[in-house]
Amino acid sequence: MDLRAGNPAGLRERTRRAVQAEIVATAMRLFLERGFEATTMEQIASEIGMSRRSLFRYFGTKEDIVLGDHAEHGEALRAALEARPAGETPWEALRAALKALFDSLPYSPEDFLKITSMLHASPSLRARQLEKRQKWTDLLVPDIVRRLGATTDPMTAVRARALAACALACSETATDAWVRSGGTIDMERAFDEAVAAVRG
Amino acid sequence: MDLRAGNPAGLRERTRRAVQAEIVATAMRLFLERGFEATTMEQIASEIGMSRRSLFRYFGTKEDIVLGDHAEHGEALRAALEARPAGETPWEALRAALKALFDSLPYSPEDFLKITSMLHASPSLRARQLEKRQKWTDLLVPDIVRRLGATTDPMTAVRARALAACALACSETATDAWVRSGGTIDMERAFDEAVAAVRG
DNA sequence: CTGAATCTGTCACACAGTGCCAGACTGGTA
DNA sequence: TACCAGTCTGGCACTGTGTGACAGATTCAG
Repeated sequence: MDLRAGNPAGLRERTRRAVQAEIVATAMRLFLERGFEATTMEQIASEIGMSRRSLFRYFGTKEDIVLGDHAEHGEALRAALEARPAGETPWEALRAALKALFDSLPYSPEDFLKITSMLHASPSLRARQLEKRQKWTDLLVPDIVRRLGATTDPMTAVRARALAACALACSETATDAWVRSGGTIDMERAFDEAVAAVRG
Repeated sequence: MDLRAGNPAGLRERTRRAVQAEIVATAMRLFLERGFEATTMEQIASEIGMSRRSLFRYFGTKEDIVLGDHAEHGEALRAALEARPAGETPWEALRAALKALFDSLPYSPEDFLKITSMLHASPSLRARQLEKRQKWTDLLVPDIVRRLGATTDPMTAVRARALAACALACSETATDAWVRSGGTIDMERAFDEAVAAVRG
């Protein structure tokens, strides 16, 4: 039943990952060349040498080719937050978790700048990204509730959710400023400025 | 050139508004009956007695039928913020502006609950809403910059943007909690709890 | 009445996304 | 080796959103 039995790390899974990686590489190249909207799934498929139908079996939507990692990043952020010592305040822990996430990203600053700019240029892409980021909030809430002390106060969930949402909003603001500046400003300092303004 | 000349308030414009209102009324009824995704533009058009093509001339996208007012609400929020006395802190002014916006909404609590629930149920609708709300942030930034004191510090824009984004995030959190509770909790108190948690 | 601008429906089209089906490939088993 | 079951793949047909082009009807100004 389990096809991975006897296979080193699962052959099927590995080939699937390889194909996925090739799709992302090819699609990203086309997106950056012609723009996200102007590139069709048909073009991506034929460029790789596979059918449109099979392409949709690897990525359910066109946006997922760009944002596919996003769900995993959310999980990584949650794990990073959970790994922070219990003594830290929510803001301290969230800051450290966000920093850990950014440091773990495999993109070079140039690529990150290009991708983020593309995200700003395409409305549908931006919309999907915001939607996925919304889900990050849900992932972070349980740990923040724990840090706030699990009281019976029904407002604890509201407080935790607000903290998660605002931390992500500050992160987004800092990233945004970084992109607008062409990658020249210090993103970490921008984040601290954002938090200071909100708490001020 | 100006067709409104000699016309009481512009006839063309008035009939257009009337048709728009009928479209919204009919579409909303169908959306609430069958769900947003399950209702097609074709069905809405034939229900009203117009062609699908003309329907698209009134609303560029299906989402706009639900979220069309959203852009106007953003402008109303900006105006409300600008109308607040200069002595108020950004948080005070933002809170008052948001309250003014909510009080001005024409929906009954029941309708508001239904619409908001629909927004939560449909991913594409939610994505578009988040995108439009993002634009609200841009509208609010100039006034907040003014309140922070227009220094030459380039980080002022970051601080202002963070404040706007977090205020909207707290509003969203409060609304969300209100919807989850089925409209029983006090939204205003939830907002204050959210802000208190963030400013910690 | 006449001309110009606007509104309307119809047709055609591009593209995302999905269900179905038949053939090819893969790995394990008799 | 031959067989069998699970999976992958491409092709086809279809739905639904959104857009461009065109022709006829309506409306308003002179």
